[in-house]
Parts: sequence; structure tokens; C-alpha cells
Amino acid sequence: MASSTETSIVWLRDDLRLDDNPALSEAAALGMPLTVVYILDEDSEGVRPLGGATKWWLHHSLASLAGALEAKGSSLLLRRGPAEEIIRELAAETNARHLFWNRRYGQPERTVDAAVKAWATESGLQASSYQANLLFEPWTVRTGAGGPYKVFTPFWRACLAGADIRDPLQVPGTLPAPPKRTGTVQAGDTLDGWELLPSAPDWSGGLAAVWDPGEDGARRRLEDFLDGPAEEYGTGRNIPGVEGTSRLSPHLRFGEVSPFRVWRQIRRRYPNKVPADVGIFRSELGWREFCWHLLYTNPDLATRNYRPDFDRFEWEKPGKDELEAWQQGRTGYPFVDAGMRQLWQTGWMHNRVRMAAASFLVKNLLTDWRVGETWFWDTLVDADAASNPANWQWVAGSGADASPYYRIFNPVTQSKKFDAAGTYLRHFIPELADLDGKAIHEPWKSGVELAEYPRPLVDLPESRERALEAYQKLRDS
DNA sequence: CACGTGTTGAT
DNA sequence: TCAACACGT
Repeated sequence: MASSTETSIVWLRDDLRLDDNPALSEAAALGMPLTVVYILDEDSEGVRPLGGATKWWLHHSLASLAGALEAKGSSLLLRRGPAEEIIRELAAETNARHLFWNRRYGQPERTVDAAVKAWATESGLQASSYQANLLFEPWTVRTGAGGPYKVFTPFWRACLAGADIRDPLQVPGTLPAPPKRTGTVQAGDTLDGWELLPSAPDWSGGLAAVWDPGEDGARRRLEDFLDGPAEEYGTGRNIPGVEGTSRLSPHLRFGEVSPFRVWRQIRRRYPNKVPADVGIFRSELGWREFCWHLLYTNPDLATRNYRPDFDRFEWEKPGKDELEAWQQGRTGYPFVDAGMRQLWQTGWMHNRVRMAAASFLVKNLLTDWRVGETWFWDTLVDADAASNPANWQWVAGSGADASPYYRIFNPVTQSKKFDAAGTYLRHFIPELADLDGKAIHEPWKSGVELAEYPRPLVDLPESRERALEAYQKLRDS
């Protein structure tokens, strides 16, 4: 027998925040006893399981969210399993009449949400969904011909031309308490019981040293960035040895900060004219939107070439040693290796270095981009279902608005150009600490015998030629 | 956002 | 003589 009091449910997913959370605000305004639930769904068809680094992040983000909800008189219920089934059970337990969530844009998730909505409608529950995590929902941005965009610049221009970006909502003052625990209302899981944190070994020390998952950490990052490097973003973002980027990516990935909030904070600071460098940062938000636009129209973006002609591309099967050298940062090219070690240690890699490290795997080692995408999915704290595959395909040349095939990043040139003094290299490759600013980019030329640092895995001009031939062959066929 | 080649123009 | 730039792949 269910409790007779009518209640409502907010189902949180990739929107782990109280600020600018339309589903939560609407539910709070209703005033009914409110269950706030997060479901760890590893069972619904097609939902991509989290990687190791995102599991670590999720644990801490949920802990932070639970604390914030409790401070407002609410709490966070944790459940695990196929989401549709869990919601149905929970609705029955709590005698729920209303169901709220913020929309998702991946195909498997949308299928789940549609099924829940259909069931709710049949069962006399009111299900309401909201736009919260993208400034422009994918189906609202269309070319003149009515199709999806394939190139970023016109996509973003079209977005901004019709820009109607709402103001973010405030954090609700108080939240309704959850329904009283009666015989019908089951307890939730414990966060520790989900075992999202690594143990044996616990490799998360480097992540904890750099990151502060949760809404407070996200807000601080945003303010620090806007107070600090934002106005020099155009140049600063290219220098991996300094903090020139926002580092908001994992916070946006988990919805700890809303893109509407980011947009609003920029407008507040620059009510008249947004400086060019801040505009560049804003266009990076645009790339996030574009990636979701691409995933929405190409649900299998992570497994299939966006450009089908690439299905004929002849990738090399990577040798175990080669692949491990790349993964562990032992290719012999310091710029690539520093990046791969930064990724392993901190769960994040500077974007400039991501491009170089990805290009090295795909072009110099001729490895299928999916191999790299999978590695990043497991190791990045910002691993995003849209951005990760879209950007790997961009590097490989198989994607939308892709890097031209003849653009093969030269890790030595990149290194000399963007880390001239070797600050970044020295930080992540202690073996090279004694080499001077010039020698550090090409340690094999230094004449110093480095017992701890490998010689180059492949010759750059030779592997470059090999890649150009493979790409040329695809063009000709 | 690569690189080779060719052109230009400052020194 | 050579850095800066334009151009094509």
C-alpha cells in the first residue's frame, strides 16, 4: 500500500547542480514532498559505461551534491539499475504524481527518457522535461536547406544570429523535504557501495591534487578564469605550461555549471562589448554545442566514421609495445609524452597537446582513431560522449569540419613553438629536467645518454610520408 | 591548424 | 640573405 500523500520526483543525470537547474526549480515550486534521485544506469541498452576517471569524478560530484541538497532541507537518493525500471518502482513507492528532468541528447539516453515519458503519460503521472545543458538544442539549429550543420563556423553563426539565450535560474531558497520513509519507501544505495573510486591500486592521488569536483569547485573555476586569464585566452590557451585555459570541461561534462550561467557571467562582466579573447572562449562553448549537434544527428559517432569513405582507410594494427609507449608517455617525443603523462596523472590534458598526441597516434602510428578515443574515454575526467569522438574524428580527418589530411602535427615544432622554455615538458618528464631549453625538445640530439628516457619510437619524416601515402590512397580510390 | 615552394621586401 | 607571407596539396 503506497503512502496516500502525493509527491514528486526530480531525476538528476548530467546536471549535478542546484544553480540554474530548471527541473529542480520547477519541482521545488510545486511544494510537494520531493524525491531527488540519481540513478547509476549501466544496464539500459546502448548507454556507454563510464570510464575510470569519470567514475572517480562522479563519486565526488555526487558527494558534493548530496551535501548541497541536505543544506536546503532535501537529500539525494541513490539507486542503481536500468533507469526506466528504477523510476517506475520509485514512483510507486513514493506515490509520485510529477516527474521532472533536464533533457539529454544521446540516442540511448533519449530512448530511455522517451520510454519513461510514455509510461508516465499512460500511468497518469505528469512528466516534464527542460532545456538545461545546451544553449541550443540540436533540433533547433538547421541549415537553410533544413539539414544539420556539418561545418562549425556557419553552425555557430546561425546559433548566434538567432541567439535567444535565457538568463540562468537562481538556486532555490529551500527545497521540499523528501516523502516520509514509510513501509513502501525503500532506502537508497550508499555512494561507497557503488565502488566508483579506484582501489588496489588507488591511482587517484594526482586527480585529487588538481580537481575539486562539484558545484562549488565549478563556480570557483569559472570566477578564477574570468578574473584571470580570460582576456588573454587567445594566446594563453595555447601554452600548456601556464594556466591559460578555464579547465571547466569536467564541470560542464557533469553539469556542475550550466552553460547558461557561463554565458551570463560573461555578459555581466562585458555588458557592451565582449573582448575578442573572451569571444574565442565563448566559441569553445560553441564547439561543445556543435559536438552534441553532431552526436544527435550521428548517434554512432563514437564507433563509425562520420565520413563513410573512411571505412576503406587502411589503419595499421598497433603493436602492443607501440600502443603502450603512446599510452604511457614513452614515445620519445617529449611533447606527446608530457601530454600522455599529464592525462594519466591528472585525468586531463591541455588541448594543444591533445591535438598533437592524437595526431601522433592516428597519423604517425597510423592507428585507428577509435583506439585513441577509447583510451581517452577511460582516462579523461572530462570524457564526453559527444566531444571525445567528434574531436578524435576531427584529428583523423574522418569527421565533420575535419583537419585536412595533410596536416600532420609535428610534435617537435609544436613543442618549440608552444613550450619554448620547456616548462611543461620538465614538469611531466623529470628524466629531462637537466636538459636546457633548446635540447629538451629533441633529447636524442643532445648527445647526452638518457638511461630513463626512450629514443623516438618512429622517425617523423618517414612516418609522415607513410601517412600521406595512406591518406592519398584513400583520396584516389 | 603542416609543410614545401616561391615571392617579396627589409636590411 | 632571410624572415614573413601567400599559396597549393
